[in-house]
Amino acid sequence: MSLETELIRQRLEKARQIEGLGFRPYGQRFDATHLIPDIVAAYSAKTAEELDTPRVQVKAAGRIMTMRRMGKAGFAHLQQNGSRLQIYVRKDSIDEAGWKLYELLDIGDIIGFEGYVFRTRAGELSIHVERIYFLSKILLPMPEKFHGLEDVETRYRQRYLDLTVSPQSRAAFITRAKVVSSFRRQLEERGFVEVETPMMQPLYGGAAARPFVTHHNTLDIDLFLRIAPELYLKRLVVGGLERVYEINRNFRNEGVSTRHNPEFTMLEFYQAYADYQVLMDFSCELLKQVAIDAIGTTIASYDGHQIDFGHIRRYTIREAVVEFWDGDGRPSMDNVADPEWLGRHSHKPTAGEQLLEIFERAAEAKLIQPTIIHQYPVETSPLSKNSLDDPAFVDRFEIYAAGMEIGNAYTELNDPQEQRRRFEMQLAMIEKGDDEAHQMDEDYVRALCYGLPPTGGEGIGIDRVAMILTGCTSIRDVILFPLLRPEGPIGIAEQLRAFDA
RNA sequence: GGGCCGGUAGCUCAGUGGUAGAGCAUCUGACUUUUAAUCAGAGGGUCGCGGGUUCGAGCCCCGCCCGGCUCACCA
Repeated sequence: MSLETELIRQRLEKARQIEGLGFRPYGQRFDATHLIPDIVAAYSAKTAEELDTPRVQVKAAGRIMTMRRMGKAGFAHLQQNGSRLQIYVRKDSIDEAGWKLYELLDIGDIIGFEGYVFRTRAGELSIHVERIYFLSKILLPMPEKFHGLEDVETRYRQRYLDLTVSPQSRAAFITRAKVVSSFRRQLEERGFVEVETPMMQPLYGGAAARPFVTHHNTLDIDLFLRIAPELYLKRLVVGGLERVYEINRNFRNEGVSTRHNPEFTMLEFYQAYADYQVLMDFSCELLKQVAIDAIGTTIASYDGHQIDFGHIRRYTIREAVVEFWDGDGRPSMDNVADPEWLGRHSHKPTAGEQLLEIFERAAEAKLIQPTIIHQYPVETSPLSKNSLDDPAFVDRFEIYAAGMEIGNAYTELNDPQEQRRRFEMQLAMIEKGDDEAHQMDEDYVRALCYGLPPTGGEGIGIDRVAMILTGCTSIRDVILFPLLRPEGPIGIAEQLRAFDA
């Protein structure tokens, strides 16, 4: 018999014995008077004398993380909501069934307890237990108490274990949740309405990416998982929802890396009567406050850098190429506006695509501190409004931090005739083999024909903001269940079946 | 998809061709303020999978699976 099977056998036997003592191995509702983190917060500063007069009674629950048995007494650390509290159980302080139950406990079991708060000889805040409740039996062994779970693959596949034993992992996901709620609260305060638009779309659009395809059986149609919600959100602005936002998943059928997961979370928001200049200022406020709400400061520690969201610098894309150029041949501002120079430094077909590629190569990785890059070429921005002073460019900006794009915003193109031309320009790119160029979306053009007010729109990559604020250099560390290949047979059902009387 | 690295007990890891190991965890015993508790003993392994070389393979060679990093693509 393998060790794992033997452990399951032992623990099922213990569960049977626990039942024999009058407890349920998978218990019932438990009405606690306290949460462990609240006990720790309330009494950590109290002296032993203060805790004795008068004694404080508590009833709480948690998972057993460590146990030290010493014959007729013992200690254990219980964990709840990421916080640990020691309990002290002695034979002459609880009834006989309770003591026998204590003797049957395993690390990982979930129990409830009642008792009084005290401080041990060594000074640790603890609970002197007077009654134990049994709430849930662990059958498989917990990871090692000291090193925890080091294997990244197991951490991703069995996130429940990672969350149980890795405080830093738990903290990252709590911080991520604060990021989301901060964005949501700030938008709500400014009158934005949260909406949900289709994730299964007959036509995909709003970004340049390859989609996932799925099929609806009874309608017998192929559908695409959305690569962006953009075109639906702007339809809503046409409909008079002047400030809308959506925080939800996008799906892009492309490479997986430390910065890319096939499904990722995007915030998109649209504000009627605004433009990209308004959004630049708004973005700075939003990100600054998100940092404060999530980590209590505007400065995030990331991969050896101190990234400060308190100030976001701004460059045009041409300025950025000049500013961040490394090594010989640094161009002048005239060079980066010169089609001949651009053509010599990139093999993309148009001057605009060349400029963007040169920017990505020369500058993107160097944009560690939060930076707004604005004035994008029209060819690479099929949904953005032309700049008044140069129709080859659009009123668009992207936000970079930690060398990654974290946001993208523009004044929305609201002229249906121009939008039609842009779609046709994209179709021509598809003809030339660009499989990420935009499709024609006639219903969207029709919506514009009813009048989209001048509007500013923006998308912010939630996962990437979460990465920076949590200091995680892999996107998988801020996604609870990142996409992995299936792991193959697990075999737990068969093991359990063997013990099912 | 390319390159590099990894997969040995439930967990964390040693093991450079000659009898598969340690710590934690588990089991038995001792121990009524311990805290990586301590002490004594015990059990636990298709060494990711499949081939090959060899008298002999965890170790060398080939293929495959899974993962990490990185490049490409992308947000």
